[in-house]
This record gives sequence, structure tokens and C-alpha cells, in this order.
Amino acid sequence: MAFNETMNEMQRQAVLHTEGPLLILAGAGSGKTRVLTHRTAYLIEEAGVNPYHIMAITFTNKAAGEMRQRIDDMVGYGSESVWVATFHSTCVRILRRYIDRIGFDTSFTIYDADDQKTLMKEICKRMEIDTKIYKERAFLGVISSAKDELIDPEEFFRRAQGDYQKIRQAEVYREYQDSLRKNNALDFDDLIMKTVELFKKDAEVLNSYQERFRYIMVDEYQDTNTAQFQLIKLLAGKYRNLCVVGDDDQSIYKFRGANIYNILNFEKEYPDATVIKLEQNYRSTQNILNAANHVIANNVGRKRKELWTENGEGEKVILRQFETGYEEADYVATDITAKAREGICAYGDCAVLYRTNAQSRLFEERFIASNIPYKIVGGVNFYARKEIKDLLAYLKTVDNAKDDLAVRRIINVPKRGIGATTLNRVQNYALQQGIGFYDALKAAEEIPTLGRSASKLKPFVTLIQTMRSKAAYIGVTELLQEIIEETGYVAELEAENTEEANQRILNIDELISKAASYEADESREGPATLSGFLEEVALVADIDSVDETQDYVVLMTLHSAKGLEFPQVYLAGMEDGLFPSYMSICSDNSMEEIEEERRLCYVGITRAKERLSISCAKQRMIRGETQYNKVSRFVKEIPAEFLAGEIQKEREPEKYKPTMSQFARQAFRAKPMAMSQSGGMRQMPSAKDFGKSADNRKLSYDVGDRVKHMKFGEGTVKQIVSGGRDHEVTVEFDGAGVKKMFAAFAKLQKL
DNA sequence: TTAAGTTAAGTTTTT
DNA sequence: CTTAACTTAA
Repeated sequence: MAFNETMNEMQRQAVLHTEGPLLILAGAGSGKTRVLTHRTAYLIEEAGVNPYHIMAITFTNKAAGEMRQRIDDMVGYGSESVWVATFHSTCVRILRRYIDRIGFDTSFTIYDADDQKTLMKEICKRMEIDTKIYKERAFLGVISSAKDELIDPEEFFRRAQGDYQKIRQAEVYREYQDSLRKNNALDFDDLIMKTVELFKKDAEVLNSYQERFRYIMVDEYQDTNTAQFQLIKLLAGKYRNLCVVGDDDQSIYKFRGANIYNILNFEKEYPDATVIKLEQNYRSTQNILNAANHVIANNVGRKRKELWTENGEGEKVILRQFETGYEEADYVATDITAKAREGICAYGDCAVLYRTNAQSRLFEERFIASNIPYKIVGGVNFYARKEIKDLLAYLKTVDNAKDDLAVRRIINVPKRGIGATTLNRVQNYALQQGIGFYDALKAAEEIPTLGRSASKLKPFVTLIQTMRSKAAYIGVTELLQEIIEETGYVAELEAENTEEANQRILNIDELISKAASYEADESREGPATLSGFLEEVALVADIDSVDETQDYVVLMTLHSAKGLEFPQVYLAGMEDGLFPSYMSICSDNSMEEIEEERRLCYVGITRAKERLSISCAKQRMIRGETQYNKVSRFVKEIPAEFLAGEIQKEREPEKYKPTMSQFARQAFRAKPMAMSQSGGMRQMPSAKDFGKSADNRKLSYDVGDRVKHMKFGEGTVKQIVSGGRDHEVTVEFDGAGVKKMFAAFAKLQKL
């Protein structure tokens, strides 16, 4: 194998070390994926390991896909039998086969965050919990953390130890698990936890997988939680050929239960472990790396590592401060346009990274105005859209009649005149009889309380039954089309004929093509099934859809950016309070939380290959309120020698006391009182004004023009009153008389 | 029962 | 500024 010339000494050692536990501390851009793929190839071609015995685990489908591709390219024969998958899909595959051994049905469905919340809402209602005081989200958070730590409801009770609130949480947890079981459903955390449970309870199953996975590689090991750690520990327990790759400096998922000690204490867990550090960076310029090194050096309790490169110094890191977020977005858009026009880079070379999803809007508006092709990653997941969830709920109902949530979602979509009262009666009957919701629907005639509304339920049940029998011999795509046809779902949207409805139809079309490509996919394991499709759909992340070959600017959060790289990176919103967030600054253990934010910053900086541009705004609108922020402390951790671009000297803190006006307001939700202290803002134009002056929604029509409205048809504009946010337009319609409406809403077209 | 209209509350980060 | 949840009118 010809890897000798192309690898550095450390990489080579990592490839050649095949037996026993191995920890690879791989700095950002140090070529760890290359090491993993070469290692796989070496195992197969030189060490004579059967590909069937090799497993590589990642966190995202995108990472798994890339790994799979590169292994396929490198290994001639048998590469397809290497198990390359995410944690979650690995667990689903195992559970689909064996979960009946721990009392579940193998046709379980997977609940996403939305489903979890719906279920929790029901539970709170049932348990008479006031959700004004105890939020559903809080319970779900507690439960999720418990599951990350493999704490089941019983253990939770044990640990509650007389603490009233904890006992209550335990009760909710137990109830939640019972409901999931009744619905034959698992949530994301269950996928891992149940697999661990299965392995612990069933030695035979565990042994079969231990025998299969004799060589295990885990990517992004710093992001594993306790449950995932246990899972890997169990799997690797017999052969102990465990190779984990990670970077403690890039551990950014603590909020999701990631346990940084999994990587920091790897050598305690496996005393015979070999440790290899990869510090040579092949991605960025030295200037970028210097910036990153200096920032991360402020964290204590990390494994010492310093990135270096042979790539040369490169450009300095650009630093710019603006008055407002609008100007910042303006700068990024202008800069990208200029670079693209000069041929310095393609749109696809650029990425805009920010801390929170809400920041994407400003950039999106500006990019539209400047005709910059872009793609926003994250925010509302495609599969979380209403129309998509509705149709998936139909498929789920056909697939798993026990999923009450899915049934209830669609029973009145489209409208069948079935309301809350009817549903409650059916629900009560189901509880009395101890049967599922759908089964109760089937027996609608026997529910005495229903009266004549029972007849409304019949067509729905018939529809589902018909689809179910068809599902046996038609494919997923066809089934989906049948459902759309029979329910008139798309027809109803077509009738609406609004921009929104049309977008939904497009989304549905996309779902249909996703189903079709699922069925056509030859690399899929096993035959195309409805369950298989639903499962694939449940486990996709938004980042999976990023396509490097497309020429668009990518906008995403720093979290989503991990593992990616771009020639040009814009790190936006670098302000104290936004990044690091108030949450982390104000938290009880702010020290730790700010370190996590700092790691996030490190991840951001190290995404850049050639040019990094850091920007921030003095004032920014957040939730309709203007905030005044200082330059992020992380920026100040970068020595000036690596930076280009002047930052205006900050105003004295006394003038507007950011610590008081911002932090106090955030913490106590006190009204502007503190702001009056900040005399500094008096004549400043408010961000609102900026929004308007920069508003591209300037009306295309004026008084006296003829316009067209979606519903009312054609008419003449009589008056335009420009209010604070929008223009109020009065139109005399030919058919519908005089109407007042808001311009942004009415979408009037000039004729 | 549904649709429209009003009000309250909320935002880190996500497989 | 958005979104969800609640209220009221048809």
C-alpha cells in the first residue's frame, strides 16, 4: 500500500497500530478521516482482517457517507461489508432485529423532538401538571439527560431521595416511558439506551455483535455521552481492538450530554492504550492556526496540543466591527460578491458561521437582495415541516397502528369534521377497554358516547385499512402518492393557491422524490420497506444535505460547521453576550460553560483554509430589543499581530454599563429601566430605522396604480399609509369593494 | 367545529 | 420579532 509517502510519521503509526486500544488525538484539520480510511484499508489488505469484522461509527450521516465513499475508493474488494454508520442508525439496525427480547415490538417508530413535546403535553395534562410552572421542555430535558446517563425511571426514583420535585420528575419520566411503549415508539435517546439495555440483558446478542465487530473505530469521540461510551465499551469488550479519534478541544456538545471525560480519561479506562497525537494541520494557514491556538490556550484542563502547518503564513485574520447587524451582513454580502466577481473564489468556497440560528435571517435577506446563491443549514428541518409531518404520520399509521400520536395528528387532516370532543370520547373508550387509539376508532360503532359522530370516523378507518392492504404489494412512493390522492391533501393546497401553499406542494414533491430515491438506492441494506424509509427519514440531520459540489454560500451555526472546511470563512456576531452567550456568562459554573463556548470558537476559526474574517456589531436587535455588545472576549484573546483591520476603540464602560443594562435585563427580565442609564443611545438611530432604510420591500406601486390581489382580484390603490413596520394600503377592488391591508401581507402585484 | 384574531411568552447550540 | 396558545365569533 502506497500510503508511506503521503503520510506523516504520526499518521503512519496510527494506521499501523491495529491491535488493542488506541487513542488518536487529532487536532482540527490534521487528516483524521484520511487516517481512519487508510487504517481500514490496511486492516483489510495488509493485516488480513475480514471487512465484515470492521466497524466505523460517526455522528452524522454526512460523515458516515464520506467515510463510506473513501473506503470504497481505497479498498478494492469487500469494502461494502465494512459497517459504516452513525450511532443512531447502528442502534436502530440492532434494535429492529432484537428489541423484542426486551419487550418491544420490532416495528417501533422513532419520535422526533416535536413528537416528544406532543406526548409530554398529553402527559402533563393527564397528570394535572400546570405547564405554566413546569414546562414540558424542562421535563424532556431532565429525561433526556437521564437517558444520556443511562438512568431509567426506577433509578431516577432511587436517586430522588425524598426530594419532592425529583420524585415528581421521576413520575413524569415513568409515565413518559409507559406512553412510548404503548405507542410502540422510541425517542432518540432511547435508541442508544435500549441498545445498551439489550446488550446488558442478553449475553447471546451481545456476544454475536462482539464477534462481528472485532475492530471498532469511533469518530468524534469527544462528543460521545455516557450511553454511547457504554455501548462502545460493551461492543469492544471482547476483542478490545478499539480505536477512538477525537479532539478534546472540539468538544462542543455538553448540552446534549457529551462527556468530555470519555476522551480525557480514555487511558484510565484502557490502561494499555496507545496514544497518538496528530498536530500537523493540512487545512489552514499559519496565521489562522495561531489565532486558534491562542484562543484555545485560555482553557484549562485540556490535553496540550499545538497545531502547526507547512502551508505558510497566509493572509492575516480580518477583523471588522460595525454599528449594526445589518451593516455586518452588508459587509459580508459585498465582500463575497466582490470576491466572486474578481474570480478569487466561488460562492461554494464561502461559509458564514454564527452562534444562533436566528442570526441567519439578516444574511438571508441581504443575500437575496444581492443575488448571492446560498443555503441555510439548520433551523427548521425539512422533515419537521407541517405538510411533511402530516404525510409521514399517514405512512406511520399505515406502518405501525400503535402509534397513537401519528393517528391523532392526521385524523382530522384534511378536515373531516372530527373535533376535540369526539377525540376525547374515543380516547376515554380506549383507556376503559385498555386498547389503542386506532383500535378504538375501528370499533367506533360500539362507543356509546359517540352518537352520530361515529359515522365520521368510518371513512378514515377505511382509508387506513385500504392503504394498509395496498402497502403489502406497492412501493413506498406509490403508497405515498395514493395517500395524497385519496386524502386530497395536495388538491386542497392547490385550491388555496397562495405562495405558502405552493411552497408546501413543492416540499411534498420533494418528499415523493426522496421516497423514490430511497427505493432506487442500491447501496441500501436489504429490501426497500416502509419502515426502512421512515427510519431513514427520522435519522437525517440537516447538515447531511450540504453538497460541496454545489456553488452556493453556506450559512450555519458553529455547531453544524464541525467537521467541515471552507476556503473563506466569515465568523459573524462575535460579541460578548451573543458569543459567548449570556447563558454561559451568567451561569452558575460560567467558567466551564465559557470554556465550552471557547472550544466552539476554536472550531469556528479552524474551519477556515485560506481566509478568515471575524466581524461583530456594536448594536444588535435581539427579540425586538436593541442590545449593545462589546467585542467578544475570544477576539481579544487573539494577539494583534495576527489580525488585520482596526477595531474602533470601545467606549468607556461607565457610559452604558453593559454588565448592568444587558445582563440584568436578561436575568430578571426587568423592563427598560436599566436602559435609561445608558444615556449613550439617545440619538442613535434605532435598529428599526436601519431595517427600513435597508428595506428591499420598497413598494413597487403607488397611489393611483392598478394592482392585483390573490383573492380580491384587480383594483386601484387609493391610499398608502406608512406605519412603523409596514405600509397600510387601501385598495378599491373592482369586485370586492374597498379594503385596507398591509403591504407585506397582501402581496399586491402592480399591473 | 373551525377560523380568525388576540395575547403571552420565548431562543443558545442538535443526533 | 416570531411562535404558540388561548379566546371569541361564525
